[in-house]
Amino acid sequence: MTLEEVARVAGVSRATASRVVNGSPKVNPQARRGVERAIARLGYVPNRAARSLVTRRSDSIGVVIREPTARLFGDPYFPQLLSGISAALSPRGLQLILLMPRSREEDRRLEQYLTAGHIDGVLLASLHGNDPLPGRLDGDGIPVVVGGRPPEGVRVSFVDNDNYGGAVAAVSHLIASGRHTVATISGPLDMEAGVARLRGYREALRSAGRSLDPSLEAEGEFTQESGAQAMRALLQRHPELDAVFVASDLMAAGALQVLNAAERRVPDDVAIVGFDDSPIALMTVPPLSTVRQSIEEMGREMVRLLLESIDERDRAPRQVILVTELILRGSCGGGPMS
Amino acid sequence: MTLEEVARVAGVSRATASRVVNGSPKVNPQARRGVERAIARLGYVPNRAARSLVTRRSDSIGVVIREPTARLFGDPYFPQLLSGISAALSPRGLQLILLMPRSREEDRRLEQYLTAGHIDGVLLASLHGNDPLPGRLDGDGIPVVVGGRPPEGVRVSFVDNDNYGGAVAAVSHLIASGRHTVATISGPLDMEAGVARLRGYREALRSAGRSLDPSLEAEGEFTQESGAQAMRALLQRHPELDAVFVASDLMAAGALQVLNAAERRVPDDVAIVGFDDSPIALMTVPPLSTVRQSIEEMGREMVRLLLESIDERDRAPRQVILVTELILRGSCGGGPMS
DNA sequence: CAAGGCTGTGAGAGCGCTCTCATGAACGCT
DNA sequence: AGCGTTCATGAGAGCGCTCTCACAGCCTTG
Repeated sequence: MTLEEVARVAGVSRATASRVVNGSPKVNPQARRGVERAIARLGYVPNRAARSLVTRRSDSIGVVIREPTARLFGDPYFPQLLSGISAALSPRGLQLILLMPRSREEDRRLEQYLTAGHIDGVLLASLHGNDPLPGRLDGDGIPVVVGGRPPEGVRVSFVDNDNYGGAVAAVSHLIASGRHTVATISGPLDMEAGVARLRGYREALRSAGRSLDPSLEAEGEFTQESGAQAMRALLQRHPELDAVFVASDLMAAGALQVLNAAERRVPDDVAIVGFDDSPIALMTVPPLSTVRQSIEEMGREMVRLLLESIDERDRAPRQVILVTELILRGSCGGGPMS
Repeated sequence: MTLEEVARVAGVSRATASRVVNGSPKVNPQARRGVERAIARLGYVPNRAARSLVTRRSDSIGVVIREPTARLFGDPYFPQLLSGISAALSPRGLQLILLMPRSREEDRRLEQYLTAGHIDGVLLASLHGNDPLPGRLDGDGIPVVVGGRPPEGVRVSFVDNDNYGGAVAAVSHLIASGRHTVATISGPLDMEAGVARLRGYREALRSAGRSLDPSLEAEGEFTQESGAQAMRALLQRHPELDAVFVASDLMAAGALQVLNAAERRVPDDVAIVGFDDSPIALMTVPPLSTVRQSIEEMGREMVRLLLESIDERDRAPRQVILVTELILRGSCGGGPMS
């Protein structure tokens, strides 16, 4: 089934048929109808490869997920993100090419692949530390949007949640509800999300006139096990603590188990607030108070920015910060207990 | 950067350069080296579209995920599956195109897309009921592999876990450890995985000489909330039950909450065994005994079968059944309690 | 030494599409 | 009536690649 045949059936030239397919306005309505009928009758679908070859666009965008497996599996973050991305891509007829490099070697091949022009743009999620990828892609003139924050000094578009604001809200709530010793389990400090939530924690304490105590801060890795470990450390250093702000629900689930094992009642003895509002938050006993962020929304927004920078090549990088919302449940007192 | 330039730099014809790129054996070692050097120097990467146009292969395979969002997010099933698929695809240089249709309309477009030859093969995951898609794709001569089971009567390759065997093992264990009234929360009965696990439950009871009681069976939908609901129903119908086999960990988490709320101690009053060995199983208190299956392995195996049927067009459909393993933890007594 | 067989190579066609450019028809204007 | 202008259309080039085919050079064989 080629355009040629469609054109023949419709009694027009290939060029006119092409114009109809691509929605050019300069086509006689009658000719247009003829071509449309032929397309429908023959079940014609354009050959992407041929089109790509001449337009130099691939109509597909790459989604790169750089994350060790542990987090990838424990947390519904990625399915949600992919779902949002897919939803935004699909009405535009763009393909979602999923890339999950799992070794140095694959990383190398990934970069080569992305810069070879097989792809119109790239979405990057969950960057760590000083990942050189966004900078390099941008340098090669490939449209990039980062979910979360790009490394310092790299000026590319990104979409992020208001991690800082969410953390401030959570910790302020703990303070306002009368807790005296508020600890935190932070995310990995090589990730912007980890750092921002920790900054929010500190700011909330500071603005409430509390003094900061570094020994009340423990770093986790966004995994359940690391949350449990951090909780054990905090409990040992500060047996008197009566509240913890945990930078992810998954880590909070780990912390909750440790508190349970240590026979601290939640929320009576220790209040706990997580972050993400992932389904996990409803799975714990008691259910977790948490900071809600919409990861699907983030995915959609990333696509929007990417399409903009594909269409308008040298526009300045943009950034979108999505609001977060404190959700109160049983784990910090006051909310429903199941 | 085109093959033409590479050829010129290496002092050979485009044809020879192409032979080197594609690993044809009939090339003089010296010419080969020259071309390879030129490729390295120029950073040449073949243009996929041009290649596709002539070979009539796209070197990409579609992964279709047909699942309502609830399950998609609660459960690490899909990230694991994608990870396995991606791992198996990447050394072959094949693209993973992710497709998540979310409406009738998108479903229609999906089918058109898949049959238009944009894709060398299709992987289908998580089919429900009598999904016509696998049969139709197969009818159109498109290589297909299903994760789980294809609908009855559709003869396509598939990879499945030994759902039946796993269920038998789990329930047999509950019986052997002295439980008297063993109930089950099954998966949705429009999915083969749901049905097979229920059959396993029944078979284990039967072969232990127990009688079957339909009121000990409640159907869930593989979501946490449906598990909780089913547990409530079971508890009402059979307050005396002392064991439950739940067809997924996520549902088991829901059931556990209900047991908790009903003040039944687990495992003392009620033993519970889940299915999947998802990270959720370690998140509950006590941790869940469960039936382990390797979803990543399933993904890899699906790719293997798909590549086989792409390479050898009219081979008979194949099936692979992956073994499952009973993992004992705190929730059914005997295992570790945390 | 001729005949035949390999082997490595290059010329060239052609995959299905888009897009530029030329053309001719229809129109409004002086 | 003659002119420029607009508009719809078709011819044809060319995107970068693979693959068939022909052929030159060499080796084997009787």
